[in-house]
Amino acid sequence: MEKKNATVKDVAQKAGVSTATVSRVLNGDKKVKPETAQLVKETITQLGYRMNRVARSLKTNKTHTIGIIAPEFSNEFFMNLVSGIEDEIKKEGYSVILCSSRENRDEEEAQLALLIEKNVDGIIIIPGSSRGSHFESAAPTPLVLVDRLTSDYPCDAVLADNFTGAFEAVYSVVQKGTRRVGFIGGDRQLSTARERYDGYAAALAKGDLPLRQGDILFGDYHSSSGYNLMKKLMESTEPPRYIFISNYFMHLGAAQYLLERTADRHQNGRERTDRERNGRERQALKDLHIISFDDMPLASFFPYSSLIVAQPMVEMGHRAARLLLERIGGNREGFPRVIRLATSQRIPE
Amino acid sequence: MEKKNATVKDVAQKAGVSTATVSRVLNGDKKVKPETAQLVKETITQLGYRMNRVARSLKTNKTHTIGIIAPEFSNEFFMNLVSGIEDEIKKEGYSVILCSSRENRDEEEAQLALLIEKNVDGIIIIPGSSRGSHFESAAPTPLVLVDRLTSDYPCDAVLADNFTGAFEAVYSVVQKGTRRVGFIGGDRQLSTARERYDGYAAALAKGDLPLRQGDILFGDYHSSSGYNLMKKLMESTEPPRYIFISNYFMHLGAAQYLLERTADRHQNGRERTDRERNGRERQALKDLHIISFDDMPLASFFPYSSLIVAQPMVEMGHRAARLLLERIGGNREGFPRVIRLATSQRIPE
DNA sequence: CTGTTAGCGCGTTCAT
DNA sequence: ATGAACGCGCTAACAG
Repeated sequence: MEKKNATVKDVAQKAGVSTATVSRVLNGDKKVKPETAQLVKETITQLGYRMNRVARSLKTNKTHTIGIIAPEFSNEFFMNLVSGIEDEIKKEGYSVILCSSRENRDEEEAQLALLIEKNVDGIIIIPGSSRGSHFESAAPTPLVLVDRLTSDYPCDAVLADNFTGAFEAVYSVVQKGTRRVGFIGGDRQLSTARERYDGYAAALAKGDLPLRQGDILFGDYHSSSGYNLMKKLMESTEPPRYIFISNYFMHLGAAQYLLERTADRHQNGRERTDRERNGRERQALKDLHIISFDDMPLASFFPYSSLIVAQPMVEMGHRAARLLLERIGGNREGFPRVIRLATSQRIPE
Repeated sequence: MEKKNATVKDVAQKAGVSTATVSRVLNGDKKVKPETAQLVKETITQLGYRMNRVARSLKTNKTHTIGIIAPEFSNEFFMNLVSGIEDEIKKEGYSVILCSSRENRDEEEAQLALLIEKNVDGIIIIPGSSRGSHFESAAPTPLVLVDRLTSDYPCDAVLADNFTGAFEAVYSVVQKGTRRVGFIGGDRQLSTARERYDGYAAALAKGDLPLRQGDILFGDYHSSSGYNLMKKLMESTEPPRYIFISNYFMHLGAAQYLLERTADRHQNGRERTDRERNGRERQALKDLHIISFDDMPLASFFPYSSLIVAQPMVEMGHRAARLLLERIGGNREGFPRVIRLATSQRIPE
C-alpha cells in the first residue's frame, strides 16, 4: 500500500493551525508569528510534506515552466542555445519542457498546442521552417524566437547578425585580393541561410566580383549536404580556392570529404588509394581556404579551416530567456523586439 | 483586457449539456450520442476552447510528463540519450522536463525534489556522481538511471556493457601481438570509467601483460583532460604506441593535442614550428594507434584513430523510456532491473 | 446516454 | 496574526 503524500491540510491538522497559515509559511509570508512558523516547519519535515505544484498552478495560473521547441536535440548548436536558456531561467525558479519539432511544421504546431494546454508561462521556439503563422495560437502566452526568424508573424526574437558575420568574413579575404570565393549554403527558406548568403553576395559585390553560378551551391545545413556540395565543388573544372561554408554541420560534412581526399591525413602507414584523385583536385587541395560559420570545439581543426565566424550561442540563449522573462512579467515594451547579437571571428591555429 | 480562456463549463453551457458530457467528449468516451458529441465538438471549436491540463492533472494525479536530469546539455552524448528517450515517450503522449545537474550532487537532488513537486509521472537520471542515496526521495515515483550506475541505492538502469566493450577492443590488439597499451580514462568515481578501466586491465591480464603505472592516466572525461593526459603520455620517455581513450570528449581533447603536434596536418603552406617537437615524440607519432570509446560523427576522423567502440546511445534512450513507461504503468517486475546493451566496434576509414 | 455532485491541493479573500 | 470558506478547471462516481 502506497502511503499518500501529506497535504497542506494534514500539516495544518497536525500542527493545530489552519491551512491558510501553512500556506503562508510555505510562501514566506511575513505576517506569521515566528513561533507558529517554526512549528509549521517542523511539522512539515516530520510529515515529509512535499508541496503539490500542480495544485498551486491551478490556483495561481502560473506553472513556472517554459516550453522550448527545437528542431532536434542531437544538435550541438541548438543545445548550446537551450543550455543558455536554462542557465538563465533556472535562476528565476523556472523549469523547461523541451519538445522536438523534427523540422516539421505540423509537429511544431502540435507541440505548441500541447505547451499551451500545459499552461506554460512562456515559450521559446527555434523555428523549423520559414513559416510561423501558427505562432499566433500561442497568444496571449509570450513567445520568443531564437536563431531563426519567420516572416509571416511578428515575434520577439533573438538572432545572430548573420549578414554582417558572413559579409565581414568574406570581405576580409576579398580585400586581400582573392578574386573568387565559393559558397556552400543551407536552404534559403531559413532566415539564417538567406542572411548568410546575402552577406556573402554583398561582400563579393563590394569587391566588384561577379557571382559565378557554378561556385554557389545550396543544400540543407546537414553534414551529408556539406559533404556532397564540397565534393561537387572540388570535382568541378576549376575549383575555387576560397570557400565559404554556411554552418557547422555542412562544414563537418565538407571536412569529412576533404579528409577522405587528403593524402597525408594520417601517418600510421596505411596504404593510400589514389584512384579517385586527379590532377585538378590535387592541385585544388594544395591551396584551399575555408571560411565557415559556427565555432564548435572542433571546427578549427577541420582541414583548411582558415577563418571561423562564431555565433554567441549561449549568450543568445541568455538573451532570449531574459526577454521571455520580461514578457512573462508583463512588460510589452517595444514589441516585437528583434535583438541581433554580433558574431566574432576566430582564426584557427 | 485579456479575454479569458473558455472552460469546460462554458462549453457545456453554450452547448446546453453538462460538463460531464463535455468531459466525456474530450476523453473520447464511447457512451455519448454521436449527435451530442458532434454538437460539443462544434462548440469547442467555436469557443476556441483549449483544455487546461493542469486542472486535469490535479484531478487525475497524472501529468503525462517525465523529468530527465542530465549533467549538462552541451554534450552530444547525453543529448543523444535524451533524444532517444523523447522519441519513445512522445509516442505515448508524454512530455519531457529537462533539468541540468551540472554534475553536482546537490543540484541533482534539488532538481529531483522539484520534479517530484511538479508531480511528474516518472524520472530518468543520468547520474552526475557515484552516489545515489538521494534517489530514494523520488519514491514512489518510478526512477530509471541511464548510462551510469550508482552503487548505494538500487535502481532500474539501462547501461552499455562498458567492461566488455573495453575488454574486447583492447584485447583485439593485444591478441595481435601488441605488448603495451596506454590508457587514458575518466574519474573512477563514475561507473563507466571504472568499468572501462576494468575491461582494459582484464584485457592486458589475459594477454599476460603487466599494468605499467606510467601508461595509465586518469582524468575527468572532459576534453581538456584528454588533451593534458595525451600530452603527458606523449612527452614521456617512451610513449606507448597503442592508447585506449575512455570517452569521446577525452578523445577529442587528445585529438586536438595530436593535431597541434602533427606536421602535415594542413597543406595550405603555413610555416611549421618545430621547436616543441623532439625526436622521441616524432618517433612516437610515427606509429600511433588509438582505440577509443563513443562513436560520434567525427571520431573516426581524429588522427590515428584505429578502432572505435560504439555505444548504442539512442537505443539506450529508447530502452530507458520503455522501462520507465512500464514502471509508470505499474509493472514492478524484476526490480531493480539492470539492462546492459552491447557495444559494437567500428574501424575508421 | 446524460446530469448532479463532490472533490483533487492549494492560495486567497474577508473576517476576527 | 490567524481561521473559515470558497473556487481554480477538470474528472469520476453515482443516479437516473
